Amino acid sequence: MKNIENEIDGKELKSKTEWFVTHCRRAGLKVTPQRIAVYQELLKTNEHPSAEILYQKVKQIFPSISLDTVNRTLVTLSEIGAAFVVEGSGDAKRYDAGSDKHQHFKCIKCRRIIDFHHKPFDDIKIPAYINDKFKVLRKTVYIEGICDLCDK
Amino acid sequence: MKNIENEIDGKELKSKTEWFVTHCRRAGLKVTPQRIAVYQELLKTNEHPSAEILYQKVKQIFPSISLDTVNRTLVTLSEIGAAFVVEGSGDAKRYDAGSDKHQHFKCIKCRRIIDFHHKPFDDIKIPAYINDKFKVLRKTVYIEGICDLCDK
DNA sequence: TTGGCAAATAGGAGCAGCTACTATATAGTA
DNA sequence: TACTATATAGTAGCTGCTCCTATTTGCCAA
Repeated sequence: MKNIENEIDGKELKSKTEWFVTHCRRAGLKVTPQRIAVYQELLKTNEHPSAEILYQKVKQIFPSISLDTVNRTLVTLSEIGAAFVVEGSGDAKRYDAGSDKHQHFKCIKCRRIIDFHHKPFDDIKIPAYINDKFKVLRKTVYIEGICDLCDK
Repeated sequence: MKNIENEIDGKELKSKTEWFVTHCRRAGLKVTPQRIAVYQELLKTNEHPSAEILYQKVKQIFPSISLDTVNRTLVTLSEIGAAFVVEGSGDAKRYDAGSDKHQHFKCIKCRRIIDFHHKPFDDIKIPAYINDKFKVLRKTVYIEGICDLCDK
């Protein structure tokens, strides 16, 4: 298996940035150069960077930016759906005995995790090249969005 | 949508505990009352508890247990597949612009996140009761297991 | 059953990463 | 251009996990 390609060309970077700017305005957020820089660095990489890594990159453009700003920006971006926290990273670990079949919906605003069970999701077929290379212990469908309580 | 039911009866608790005990022995792990208590508390709940929450519960049985033991136990359980981390990692958050279609495989040992792209996973149908109640922004298939480098 | 030892535990210290706070600066608007 | 609400930089503090050490305990062998 090879890594998927995610190199972004100038044209796509520009169009996504334009989408981002209008999306910010619509959400009542100010469009600051720091926000754009963080967003663009995130677009340019394929490696699920941490706030720290992004901070290092953005710092080359804005030497005075603080790590806190990067963190706050990332939280803001994930609240408007312009960025996502890769599942299973950050915050306190949450455990599960893993016995019962169920899937998770996670609200990106309140971070609530809501269980649901949709039978077809239990029988998802894993591609052979994954099974050949890795020992699969768990597979699940993971849905993110905004829950009923937050969407008002 | 109602929460799925996960209340466990005494008989099931007992049989799962027996499985756990033999599973520990096979893995060369000592069967300590603390381990059993943590595992059973995890079986009894439906709420994806954090280490802290489990610690509070187990403490009612073993007042002298330490949070560190609960944490270590959970790591151990997840290494033998008796528990799973459903959310969070305790490490730094990892971000993704969420634009390109891809799925993640996460190694539970080295925590590496490996991207892959399996076209059928892009077209997963979300059940209507999810779409009706929540605003879905992202859906993905998430696979966990042991990667080629760690499985030696 | 008992003794010995490797493994596990309790408790505390330490560390990483996120979050809250305050003064200053800046984007958006009239 | 001036005003105001929002964002930023810098720092301090908090949370949650991990490391360390001394002590205890499960498990095997005699």
